[in-house]
Amino acid sequence: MSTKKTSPPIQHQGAPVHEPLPRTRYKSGNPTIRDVAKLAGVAPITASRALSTPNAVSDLVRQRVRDAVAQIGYVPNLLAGALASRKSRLVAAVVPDISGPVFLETIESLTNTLALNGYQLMLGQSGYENSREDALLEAIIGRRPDGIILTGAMRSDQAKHKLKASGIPVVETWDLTDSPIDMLVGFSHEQIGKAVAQFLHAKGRRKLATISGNDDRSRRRARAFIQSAESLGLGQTNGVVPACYVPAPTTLASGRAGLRELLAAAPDIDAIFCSSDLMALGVLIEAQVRRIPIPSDIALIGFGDLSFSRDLEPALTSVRVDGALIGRTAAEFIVQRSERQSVHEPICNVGFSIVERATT
Amino acid sequence: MSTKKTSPPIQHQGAPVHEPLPRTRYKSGNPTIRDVAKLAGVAPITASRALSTPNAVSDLVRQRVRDAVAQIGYVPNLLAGALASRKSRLVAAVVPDISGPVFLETIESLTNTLALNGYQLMLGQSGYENSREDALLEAIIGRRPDGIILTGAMRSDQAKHKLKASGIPVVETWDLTDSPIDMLVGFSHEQIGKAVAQFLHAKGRRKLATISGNDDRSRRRARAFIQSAESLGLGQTNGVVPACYVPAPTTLASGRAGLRELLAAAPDIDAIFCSSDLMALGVLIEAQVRRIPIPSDIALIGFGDLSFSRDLEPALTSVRVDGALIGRTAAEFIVQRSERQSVHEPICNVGFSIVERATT
DNA sequence: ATGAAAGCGCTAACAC
DNA sequence: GTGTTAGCGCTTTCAT
Repeated sequence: MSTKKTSPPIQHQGAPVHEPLPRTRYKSGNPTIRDVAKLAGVAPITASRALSTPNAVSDLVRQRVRDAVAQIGYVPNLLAGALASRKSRLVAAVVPDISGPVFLETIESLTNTLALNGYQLMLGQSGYENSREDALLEAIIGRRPDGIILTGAMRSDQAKHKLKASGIPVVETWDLTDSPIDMLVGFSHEQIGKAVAQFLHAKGRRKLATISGNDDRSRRRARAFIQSAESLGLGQTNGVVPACYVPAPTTLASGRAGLRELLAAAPDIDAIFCSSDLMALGVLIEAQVRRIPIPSDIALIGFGDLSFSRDLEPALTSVRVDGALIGRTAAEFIVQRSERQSVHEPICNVGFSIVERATT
Repeated sequence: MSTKKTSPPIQHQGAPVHEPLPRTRYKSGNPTIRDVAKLAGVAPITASRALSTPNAVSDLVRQRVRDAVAQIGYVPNLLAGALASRKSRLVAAVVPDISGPVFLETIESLTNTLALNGYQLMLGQSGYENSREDALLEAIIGRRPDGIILTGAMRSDQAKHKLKASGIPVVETWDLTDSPIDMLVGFSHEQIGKAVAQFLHAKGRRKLATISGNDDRSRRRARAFIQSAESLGLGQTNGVVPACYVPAPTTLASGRAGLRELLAAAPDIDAIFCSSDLMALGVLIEAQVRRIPIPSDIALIGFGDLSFSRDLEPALTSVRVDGALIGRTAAEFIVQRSERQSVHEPICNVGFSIVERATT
């Protein structure tokens, strides 16, 4: 017969095996690094090292720990690790609204770049109003992310202050501001507006107009566009460049409606700058219905260079911003900062380009 | 004179006030609940209660704690809270690819519904291959989310097993499977394929065809569509329904190419079922270029009912699935489960509808 | 209604 | 290279 019984067998080792007796309190039930260590016959910290810094332990230990992990299906509790090490490997991204397809490319490359470095993305939607900003920020900061990436939200001063006070690295994206909270990856909306006006002028257009979303950044592009155009004398006979503002997020329908509105007010326009490609598609469709030939009667240029724009008929000219580059750069900024390397030049202007196609 | 000096005053209470002397190790610097408690003149646990269960403390204490919080700008460390309470208030969502606009609506309503209940969303991209699934899963489970929401990824058995073993509530979405891991919010892709074939038949179409993404679910819709159509005798003279498979994610360009391919193989088709609205738009454009009138020569029906589809010219008929409802329901399932209420009926078929517009 | 003690599961800081 | 100890900041348990 053996000692195998249901009651605990007498132990030969020096240390008593009983848990400090009446101490079973609250446990989750999942295996912990202690279980792994016990099974591998090492101290918990050694097991920890075998997993996080494999080079710091002997080959033998490393292998035994790995076996133990596999055997009991151990998955490290990163919450506990984060608490102890003050590195959560979590990065938060805040977007006004995910369904505006503009930021998708950025979020996608952000997620991927972060994943490559062992970080995870937390997503927050701020909406286009400021109301939820504060609660959202609290929820984010409370999770002690290693970085926060903003895409044009967070306009309130209180929010800015909270962010600064938190000490968490912040990257503002899709814009260049004069007083960044911390780091910056973006481009100038003003320069885009100006460049588009000049581009259309160079193409021989003389009666410009614009349809723009009413969010802050679209408006700034529109304003710069209008100013440049007016100073080049590309407005109506009264000097004014007609503009139609529609609610953000912009849609195909707002593009169609925008064209109707512009034509009603100024039938002789010969070029339109849309603040999104989706709206430009709307203009294209409305023009086709009204048998207004594009680009011969009206030239058209969008913003965002969505993936489908090149395949429209006629193919759409658009302002291209490299959203994936923005995401990648922002992620790299955070990763660098969080590995305690200071970021060399934490301001990055990714610029933009005008992709000329058939609509101009 | 008072006892106020820089050296610690002699205390009248029984307990010694000195920290167990030489014990300053590693701290984060952020204010903690201890700081709040000290300032409010209560024990840490009381401060904690004042914030998490305000009704459990007196009005006076509640107010003093709130003042203290505001004064020092305290933001609770949710990581620590999660570790202690085993509730992270974090929910993970896994999508194959965020830029496929189909899931956007779901993610958006997911994020919002979760936020309303004090939860935060973690996003993971699995890609359309299985390679990253495992690492992603480990990163997710390690954070001990209160729930995991899957949108059609996680096909490997190992992944399924890991999920089950973790004990974390799981909601699979955008599909109905026979052997769900846990909870389910979706609809039948097979029924859609069948319904579309019958719909086109009822519209008098007799030569059906399809352009489909090559991902699992699009293929299942296509297969059911083809089977139904063939059994209704709606194929070519040899009985076969022509099908063109393109790589996921589908694009406008693949729609254009798909139409060309179909016409080359079977010039007499009179209806096409596209596995995405974006592809259907591509077909629309290609048809327009080739002066094939839609719907008179070819009827067209898409899938997803994207927001722009109703505003196309002609307006696109599409299979509508309520993505927002899926997101909301999934979020509610998780929230209910995590508040220890068991979910009444953890399988939800949200169904679908065919939104008939001008292209049919 | 409030508090003291004891962890949640992990890793940083020191030994040896 | 490995182990010991003491927390990270919070909440649970139990007592008053």
